Amino acid sequence: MKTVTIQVIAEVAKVSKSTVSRVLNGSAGVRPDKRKAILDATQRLGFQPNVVARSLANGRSMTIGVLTQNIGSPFYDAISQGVIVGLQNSSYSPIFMDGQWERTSEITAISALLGRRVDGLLLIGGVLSEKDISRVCKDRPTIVIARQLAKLKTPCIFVDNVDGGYVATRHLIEHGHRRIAFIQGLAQHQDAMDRFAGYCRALKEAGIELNRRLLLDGDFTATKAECSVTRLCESKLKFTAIFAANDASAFGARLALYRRNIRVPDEVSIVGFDDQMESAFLTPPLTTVRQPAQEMGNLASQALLEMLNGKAFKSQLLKGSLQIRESVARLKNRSSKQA
Amino acid sequence: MKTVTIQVIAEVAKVSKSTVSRVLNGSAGVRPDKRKAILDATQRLGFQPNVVARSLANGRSMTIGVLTQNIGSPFYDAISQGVIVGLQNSSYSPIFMDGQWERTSEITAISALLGRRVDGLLLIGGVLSEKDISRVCKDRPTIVIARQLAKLKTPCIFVDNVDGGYVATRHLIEHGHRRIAFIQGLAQHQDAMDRFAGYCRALKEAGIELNRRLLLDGDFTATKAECSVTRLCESKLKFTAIFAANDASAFGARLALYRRNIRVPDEVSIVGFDDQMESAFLTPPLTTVRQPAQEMGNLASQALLEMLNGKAFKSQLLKGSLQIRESVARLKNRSSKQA
DNA sequence: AACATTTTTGAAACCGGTTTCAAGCAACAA
DNA sequence: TTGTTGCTTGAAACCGGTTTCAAAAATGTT
Repeated sequence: MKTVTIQVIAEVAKVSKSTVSRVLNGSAGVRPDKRKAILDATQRLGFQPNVVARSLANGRSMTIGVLTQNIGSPFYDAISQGVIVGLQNSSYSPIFMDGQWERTSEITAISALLGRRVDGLLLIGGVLSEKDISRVCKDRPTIVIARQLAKLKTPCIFVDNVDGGYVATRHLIEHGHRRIAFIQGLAQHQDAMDRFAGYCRALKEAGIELNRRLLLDGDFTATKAECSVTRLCESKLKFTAIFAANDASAFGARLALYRRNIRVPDEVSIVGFDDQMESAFLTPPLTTVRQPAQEMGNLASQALLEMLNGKAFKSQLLKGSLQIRESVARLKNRSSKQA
Repeated sequence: MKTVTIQVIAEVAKVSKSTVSRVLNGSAGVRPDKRKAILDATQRLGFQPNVVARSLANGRSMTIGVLTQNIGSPFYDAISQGVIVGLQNSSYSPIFMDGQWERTSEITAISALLGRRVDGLLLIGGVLSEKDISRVCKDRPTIVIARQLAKLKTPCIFVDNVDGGYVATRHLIEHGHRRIAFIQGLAQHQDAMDRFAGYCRALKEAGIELNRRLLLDGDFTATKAECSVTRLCESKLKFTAIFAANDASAFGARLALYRRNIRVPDEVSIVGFDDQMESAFLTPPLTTVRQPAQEMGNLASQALLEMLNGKAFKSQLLKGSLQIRESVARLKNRSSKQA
């Protein structure tokens, strides 16, 4: 019951293993009768090429290293899913390592991936500097997903968070809102900062002064957002709308308002960011900026495959699209005068 | 700029590559001075062992094959995350392939994994028969997650869906409900059938006759559930509670009720199944049966590692725990009489 | 000092493929 | 018929490690 190698096939088909290799890879012509004998043998013995040996021989492991971030966020999960799907019909398989949003962890993870001789790298989010990335990833084809690198030396696929934040906020402004609270994301997180920048830009454009007291603590979790919005309500500070840095925060906000019997959108409007599955089923369905997460993963993996075929790839900036649902209402004139 | 192999290290340290291998693996004693020279060299040259070569040599690829199901469900995503985390501090890495809930796809995926000589397999969900599994996985250590196999020849980790369905339904009954609609899951899906069985058992135990008209079409999506519940409302059929086969369906149900201005839980109570992150932030927070998804993935990967170390593993049946929140209310006596 | 025992070491085989190289062979043109 | 060309083919080297085996060196014993 020994394992079936090309050597075995060779013996059965009465040829050399070189020839077996050739028909299996179609790398050279082989006389039809021998080819048939070989094919028959592989079929009959259920031969399955050893990818490991093959990798060693030709230097290509046929694996893609994926750096994920264990944050249990639907957004990042969807990206991973997209990567898996995108690689599905290629002969490459993804191998995952967690970076934990932490520099040394990420470097360790990437090194491990490199030790496995992955042919390319997909970095989902993370905190590595551009210098770190180019140093640790060496010359391996790499694409960064859901993150914008300043220099863009390493190709990335990401949505324009500033624009997204701007669009979301402007949507509220267009509905007459001027007292718009912003639930911030994690302080050091670039996405959070960008969305905030978009918020600021929209306010400025509309001539609305930024009110620091309407800037709420947040860390992308619903719990934190709920807490912050509750506090905001207690503060008696007037506000008519909330822009949450992500959908999870919007959920938290919605619950906080529910607890105080504040109606959405009649009394307070909400806009989120991400458009995760559940958002369309919030009550009321959440208006939010859609980030095409799965598509990004898909796109990135496809692009990486092309890079492996020698094609160049340039960074892609995607625009988030506003999904208008029912969590935003036109402001009643009652409070529209008091800017 | 050639790659650093143990051969290079050997030359630099003036020893044979056998010796280098020995200190790197600690597989045999080496004279301290030589050991130091070798260690220095590896350090200085930044040597990183080629996992592929190592795998070929000793027959262990240090990878775990994970069969996932691309259904974009938070539940399955969480399991995958759990697997990644569980393998984090081992020297094994997970390699993912999608099965698409489809027999031939799953078999293809597993074969591909086997071609990569994975040391063990983790099968998340899926539709493969026990015979299929043992045939295709050969003798490789395998654990099935989130699925109960009848014979239990292959070890599995799963929650007791019948019990979960029973607990959920009984909770509603204990609150005085007797007209309890059930949003079914995918027809051919075992989990769905089991939860339904639990529902039936609870009804029977309480002497409530099963009303087929209260069995709603469902496929585990919120959309379908919303549609079914809407239809139920239109049918004028009386019901005071809904047990949804999963949380997504509960979301759909909740939205359908919201649209018709039916208050939850005052007029209709809802219980879900899964306890995904967002459920605690539904308005009102959803009472649901918690499945410890991430823990299951974690547990399974740890268990698989132990199997690889020769320890035996027996299937684990977990109990879902009812998370009591605010979507269930005691039935007002108004309708409690009409059974 | 001589011998037995244990430890350290390098050469070589091996894992299962791919690829180079040159030889073998058939077909073709002169 | 002979020389040239082109296609098939097998032997051998190679990828980068691990492991066996026997020789060499170190250590212990008498």
